[in-house]
Amino acid sequence: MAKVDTSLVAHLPLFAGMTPEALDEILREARSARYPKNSAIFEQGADAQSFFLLLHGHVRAAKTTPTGEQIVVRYVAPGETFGLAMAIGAARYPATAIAVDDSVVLIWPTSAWPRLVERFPSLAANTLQTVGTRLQESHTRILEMSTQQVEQRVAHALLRLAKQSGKKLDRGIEIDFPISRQDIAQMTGTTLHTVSRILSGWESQGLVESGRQRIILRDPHGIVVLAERSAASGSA
Amino acid sequence: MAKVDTSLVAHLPLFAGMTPEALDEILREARSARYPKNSAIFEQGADAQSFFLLLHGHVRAAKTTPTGEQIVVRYVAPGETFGLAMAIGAARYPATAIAVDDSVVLIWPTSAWPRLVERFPSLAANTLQTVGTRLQESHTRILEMSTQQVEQRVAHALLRLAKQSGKKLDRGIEIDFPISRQDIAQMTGTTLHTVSRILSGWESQGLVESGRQRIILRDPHGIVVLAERSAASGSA
DNA sequence: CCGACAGTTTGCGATAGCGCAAAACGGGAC
DNA sequence: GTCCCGTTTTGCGCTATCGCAAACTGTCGG
Repeated sequence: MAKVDTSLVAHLPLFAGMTPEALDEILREARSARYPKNSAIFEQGADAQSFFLLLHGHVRAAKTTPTGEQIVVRYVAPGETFGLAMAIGAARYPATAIAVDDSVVLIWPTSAWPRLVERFPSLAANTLQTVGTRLQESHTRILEMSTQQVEQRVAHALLRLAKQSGKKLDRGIEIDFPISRQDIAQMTGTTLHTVSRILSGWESQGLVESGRQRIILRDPHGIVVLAERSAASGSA
Repeated sequence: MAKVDTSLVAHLPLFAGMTPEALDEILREARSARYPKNSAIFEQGADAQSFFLLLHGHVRAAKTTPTGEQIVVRYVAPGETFGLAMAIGAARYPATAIAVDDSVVLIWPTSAWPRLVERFPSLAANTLQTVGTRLQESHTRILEMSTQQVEQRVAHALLRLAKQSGKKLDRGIEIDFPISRQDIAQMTGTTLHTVSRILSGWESQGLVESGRQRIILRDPHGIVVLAERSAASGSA
């Protein structure tokens, strides 16, 4: 098993407050793997045999209803963990994880978790922290879905993506992984048609530049304004 | 400070896997308090000075937007913790907690958390578990809001409340704390008007019996059917 | 260089649910 | 017993957004 370079991950919140030796010991239990673009890392409902830390690339976590509708739970950025079903006491993955770009991950067997936590209690504390943060974000999302209209929700979603995974260009901020209208719709509780209409509108106002699975915020501030107005007039 | 009877709380998931001595030591750090119906336990945005365990009563956690709209994050049932801002690394409460019935809580100072976690690591593990479960529930709620219509969402919400805090009556299952149309609207992302219309409809079909801040599910199974149909005809 | 296809755009009804307004109701306080 | 106030009910028009359908376009494979 290839040795993982500790220096690459030592600064991650997950490992906060750990000695190099502890970190080393934890990493020794992991293996790494590469998932090509558009491949599934795990499927909703499957046995949660592993948990993951994303090193490179981007991963989409999506939840599917019995009737086949999907929502995007979140996009995982490098340095974040995912597939932590066991931490919450679930035997099966509650969502599907797909690599949206060629991605590299560290993989631990779920079975190692109890031992690791016992040996390194701060692992549980750190994980609690991240899960708690996600819970808050979740609540914020519910609040938005309950109180804002679609255009504002899309604006917020894009701003969050830009903050999380934005690449600074001179023309604006580009979301640096492939994302479709459909994906955005599934993040905001609407349809790809509506998202398309909204982006078209923004494009003609010079707020964004968007193409096939690619979005550049040309005027982030303008979008912030859109996101924050509570209930105003329509678009041009 | 009144001594808390350990036997009352020993079985709670929060304290799973703890020795009586550990439990005792943890409880020694808590004080208890009583909040009358409709009083605030803490306000959104306030310094998170304490965290809580509900012993008796019911508490509503609600989040407010800058513009004043509210959503109900959850209803806390006896035995559950709330106000765990520190566990997720937040200095301020992200929501407001209101006692919807006369309630009794245990209160720990937030400052005690790091010490307790260090001394009793399973506290972190157990909390991680509950926070993780809440995260999942949150995702389920987002999924519902994205894919279902209002009537189904209300059906699901009531079924959940009934499961969590339902009192079995011969006429059906009563949600055993005061809850208004407005509250249900804020749980499901709709308006009190729409909730009222839906409940009126159900009442005339004999599915529920509802009054002022009081709801009885007379035909839980009928409501399950409503909740599960993916997209069908209207009501009578 | 060309075809095929996935992703996108756009038009055009249809409608679920909102928002406002007003009336009805029920329970408690005195 | 009566008054008052918070809650609930209901009517009615409005519109944001969906849903379907069709046309369009950029990309990739060959």
